[in-house]
Amino acid sequence: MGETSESAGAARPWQSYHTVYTNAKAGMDGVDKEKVQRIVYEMSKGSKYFENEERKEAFIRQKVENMRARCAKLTTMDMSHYQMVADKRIFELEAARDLSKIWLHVDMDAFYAAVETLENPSLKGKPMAVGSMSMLSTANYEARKFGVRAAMPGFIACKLCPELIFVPIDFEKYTYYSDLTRKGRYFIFELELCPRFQLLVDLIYMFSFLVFQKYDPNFMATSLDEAYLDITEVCKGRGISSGEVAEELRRGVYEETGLTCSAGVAPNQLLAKVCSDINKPNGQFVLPNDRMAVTTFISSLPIRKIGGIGKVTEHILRDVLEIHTCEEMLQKSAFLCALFSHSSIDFFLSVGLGLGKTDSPQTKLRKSMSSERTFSATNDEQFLYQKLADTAEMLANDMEKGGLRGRTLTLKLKTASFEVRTRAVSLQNYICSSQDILSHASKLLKTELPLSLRLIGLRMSQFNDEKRGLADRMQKTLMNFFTSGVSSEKAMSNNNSIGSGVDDNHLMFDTKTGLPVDSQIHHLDAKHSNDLGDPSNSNQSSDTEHGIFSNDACEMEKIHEPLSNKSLAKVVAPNVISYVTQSQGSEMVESQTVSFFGQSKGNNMEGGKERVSLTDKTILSSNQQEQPFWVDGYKCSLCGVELPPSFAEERQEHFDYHFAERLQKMESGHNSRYPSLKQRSICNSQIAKENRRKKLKSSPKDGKHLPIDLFFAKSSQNF
DNA sequence: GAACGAGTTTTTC
DNA sequence: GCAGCGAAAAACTCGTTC
Repeated sequence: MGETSESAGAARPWQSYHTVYTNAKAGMDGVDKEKVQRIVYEMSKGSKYFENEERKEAFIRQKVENMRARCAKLTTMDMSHYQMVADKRIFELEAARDLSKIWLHVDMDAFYAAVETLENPSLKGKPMAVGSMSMLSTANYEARKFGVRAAMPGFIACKLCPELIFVPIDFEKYTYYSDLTRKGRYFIFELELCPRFQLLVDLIYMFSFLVFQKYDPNFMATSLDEAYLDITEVCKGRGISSGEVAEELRRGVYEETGLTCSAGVAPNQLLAKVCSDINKPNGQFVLPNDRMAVTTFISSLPIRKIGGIGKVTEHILRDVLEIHTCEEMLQKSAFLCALFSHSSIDFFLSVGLGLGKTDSPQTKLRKSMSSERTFSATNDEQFLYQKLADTAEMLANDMEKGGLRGRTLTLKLKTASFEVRTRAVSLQNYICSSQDILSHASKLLKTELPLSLRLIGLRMSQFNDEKRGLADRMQKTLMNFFTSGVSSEKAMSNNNSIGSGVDDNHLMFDTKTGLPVDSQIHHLDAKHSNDLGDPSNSNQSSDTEHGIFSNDACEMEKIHEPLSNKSLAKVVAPNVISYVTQSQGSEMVESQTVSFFGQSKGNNMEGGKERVSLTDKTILSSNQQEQPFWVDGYKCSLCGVELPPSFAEERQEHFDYHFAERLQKMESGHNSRYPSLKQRSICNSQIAKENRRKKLKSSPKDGKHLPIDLFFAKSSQNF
């Protein structure tokens, strides 16, 4: 038997050559896997890449051998000990099983390819891939029938499918469509119709239109085309099944974008993701919140289907312990405990039990940020230093956008033979400028040269503020909000919105109000400043003593010049923004409220001005109470954290944190008010809808879309 | 043994 | 006709220091 397979292996060497793209993906069921493997092998063998892959493969084989040897040495006593450890852990994990939540995972179908087809209907029905000759980002389902898939080099894809059409990648376009799925086209049009300085108003307004947010205000977008939603409350509140919610959401996405998506519903995130892949494309799969159903589902599920188990882990588990399905994780639990680390054991046993995250999204802290570029291998040092400088510049730009500063810099190098090296340095100070990054990176590179390289990368980690992550997440959401306005302009360039021509979406937060202050506002201000004050007056003071005015707040001031020098925009209620002026050393404030669902919506910023006391709850809602300020100049009024005025940056970050917290609360609050907000917004969106129809009519995107329900028959067969 | 730093590996899209 | 295989993030491992 072994001899037969060995001789077969010698006759068909490609069978042992595995790459990421020889693994099956959705839409590749009927593919002749052996043919694909053979072509991939034939086109790769002999190359430097291939040799490196073989080295890696040999290393993994060695690892497998070592682990097998360790298993062989385990005594009966060892095994009995590890079985006890495993059983205890399984019991603990089982006890913590939570079947109370209903999670939905949405995954757009061949997202980039679908967007390109929507923009260019002539691609429909033809095999196409997004990417270049060197690498593909994705392929449509027609191309997948030939074995073409994401992460495959274009030249191999060409061989597999000679008629393959290549479309260059366009992230800006995909971001625009991604925003539509999350926010809804209505919102985009509302945004376009609105003058730029009403962005703050729209910030609230948009909440009622978010497609995903309608179902879960705290939904987690894990990439441009994927998101997790906790639909427990929606199901309970509306008395409908999770499957119905999934259908409705998918229909909503389709109506908004013309793109199809697949959904998976399960008691936890891990299983929901697995489920969304089952009836791809354009389908859904519901796994009931029932322990028996979960166990049955898991029993035959291949481990590779689980997110987090890739080529290597699958290889190790299969070849060392003969684990192929999730259920077998439990059967081999003692061996797992003998061979792996605590965190790995927990993960594997959880997989075996069908457990996954069930909690609402926690703050996702970014731990690192990096930039890297591949080029033709060279040992030309001048060229390499130039590449390093370019990479430092790119990373510094990203760091600046994210408001991040780090103190560990890692240089990544890939040699001409594909060997990867990293060299790191931890610094005394936090840095983010391209000069600083380049200065330290150059030292790291210098010690490695001379060397023939094909890739240089830089990574920053050890950020100065862990809390930045929360603000970061919220900032990203807000960034998307503003960016979508701009990208929608680009995508539909026929509009005459005031903000057209704005090319900088830099978004900052007012340290006092915590509200975003968009540089677009500044542009607007400069362009239309006749009645808004002198745009050249940029010499604004910064009141760090009270932790109050950043330059950005000053930009805001300029817009509301008629109010005062220190007016601040503040969300008072879902439909009201209050522009508040605070006199230093006084509790008196001036405020101007603008109702935007009612008669005051629009450009009219000339609303009534009134003087109120900070204690006047009839005008300033409870949100006002949550505005942080520095008690005695150094203590946060909300949490008591003490930060002296000299800690300007930390104060900024602290406000970002509270702002993010507050926004989350607001979002939740708005969701519960959704129906009434929706009703009120209908009037306002009528014009937008009309315009939208007009635009779509002349747009190639207005292709013929089959009703999405036609596709549901497939998923109704599930379970 | 906890914390940290450096380097490597793995996964994902 | 020929050569040609990415980018980003995080987890993991191992060594050192206190």
